[in-house]
Amino acid sequence: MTVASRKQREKEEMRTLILDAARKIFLEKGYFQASIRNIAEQIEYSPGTIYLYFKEKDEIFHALHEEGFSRFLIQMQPLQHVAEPFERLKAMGRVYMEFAANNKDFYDLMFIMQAPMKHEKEEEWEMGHRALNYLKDVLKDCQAAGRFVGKDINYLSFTIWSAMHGMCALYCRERCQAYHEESIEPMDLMKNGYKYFVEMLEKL
Amino acid sequence: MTVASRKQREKEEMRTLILDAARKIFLEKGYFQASIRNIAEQIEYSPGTIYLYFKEKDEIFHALHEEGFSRFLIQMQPLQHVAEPFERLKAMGRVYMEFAANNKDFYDLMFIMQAPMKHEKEEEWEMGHRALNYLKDVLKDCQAAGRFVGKDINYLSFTIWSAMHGMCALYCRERCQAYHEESIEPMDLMKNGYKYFVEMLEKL
DNA sequence: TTGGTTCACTGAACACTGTTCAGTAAGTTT
DNA sequence: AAACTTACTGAACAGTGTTCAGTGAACCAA
Repeated sequence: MTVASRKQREKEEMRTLILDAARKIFLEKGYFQASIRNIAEQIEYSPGTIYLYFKEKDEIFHALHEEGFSRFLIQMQPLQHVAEPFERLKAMGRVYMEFAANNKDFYDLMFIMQAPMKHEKEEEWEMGHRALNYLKDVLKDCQAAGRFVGKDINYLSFTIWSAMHGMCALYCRERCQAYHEESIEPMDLMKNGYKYFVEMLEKL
Repeated sequence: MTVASRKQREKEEMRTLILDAARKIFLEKGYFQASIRNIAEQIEYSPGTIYLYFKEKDEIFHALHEEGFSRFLIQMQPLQHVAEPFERLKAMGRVYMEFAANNKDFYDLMFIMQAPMKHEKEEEWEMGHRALNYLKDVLKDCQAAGRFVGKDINYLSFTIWSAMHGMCALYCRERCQAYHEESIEPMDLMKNGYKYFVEMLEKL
């Protein structure tokens, strides 16, 4: 147990301490309302300290971005055991929407907010790519089973992702209010919107 | 030409002067990067002056929000002359996506950004409702022509709006980059994503 | 044990933000 | 000419992200 290794461990502990606080504050107030000073106060350190562990606010954002995708992929994992490809695709859609509904702020962070894109570093998209490939693979399996024949996987995956994202984004950013006059609950919109989309997919 | 009426006119001129500057700065830098001081500087007035015409930054945002919807509806207007309802629906989809592609920042303002929702005043949603009703009406016409029979207009409109919004939102917030590795251009994704969606609609 | 070095941390400072408000100066009315 | 009204200013307040000289404790070699 060298000193160096302890230092290393302490450094990592501090990083996660900051990240835990940041997650709390970010998901409580949203990216722009949350301040470095809020996070520092939460862990009872000075604002400057945070900059010893993260280059800038964006980098904290990015770490949470990654965490979101990791959580997302974990929820998708069990679906690999659904044998029938189209059933798997439908299950993925359900899980996608449930993830957005239950982790509104993570979803926002991952798929809507602009902040993390500034980096424009390809490596940081790894998790996102993995998620997208997950979808493409299922679509390929569907094609192997005789569905979506002759369709381009890239374009088809975009169509499907978009349909899912559209519902989740309207939900997360409160645009479901547009149906408030008809007293339709956002969750009803999501459920039935998805139902109709699946019907469409079935017929494609 | 009373003094009062001139004053009134000057007041309105000043409001539009501010709005013109605000539109420029907002669409250049985005809502959060744009500052009142930027806008004030642009029109060569002091920051305080802006608060004589708008209660807060959000109110300026809201005015632009309205303008966006007004532009949007103007582009939709000519489509009322497309006789066949389903053709009209398809044309609307095209115009919707073109609007998003050509007015990225207005689209962002109208359908993605969170800021304006804080108001939560129903009246301010009027334009949005009008746009949504426009869609619902076309869907009703489609039903009258034998399409989408037995489908709930509210849910169906949500499914369709979501699919359109999904593509536009992913486009506006640079998530089309996810297809960068396959060197697929965002606009190709939009075009072909829409094509597939229309195919699905045709079969529903 | 002493002295020197490294290291985590602090908090004041900088340049920015939205918003307010006492003060000014010009325009209008009496 | 005096009084009133109005539009505008810009300093001030409390907040923001970020930097950096300075502090003090932990470490390590002599």
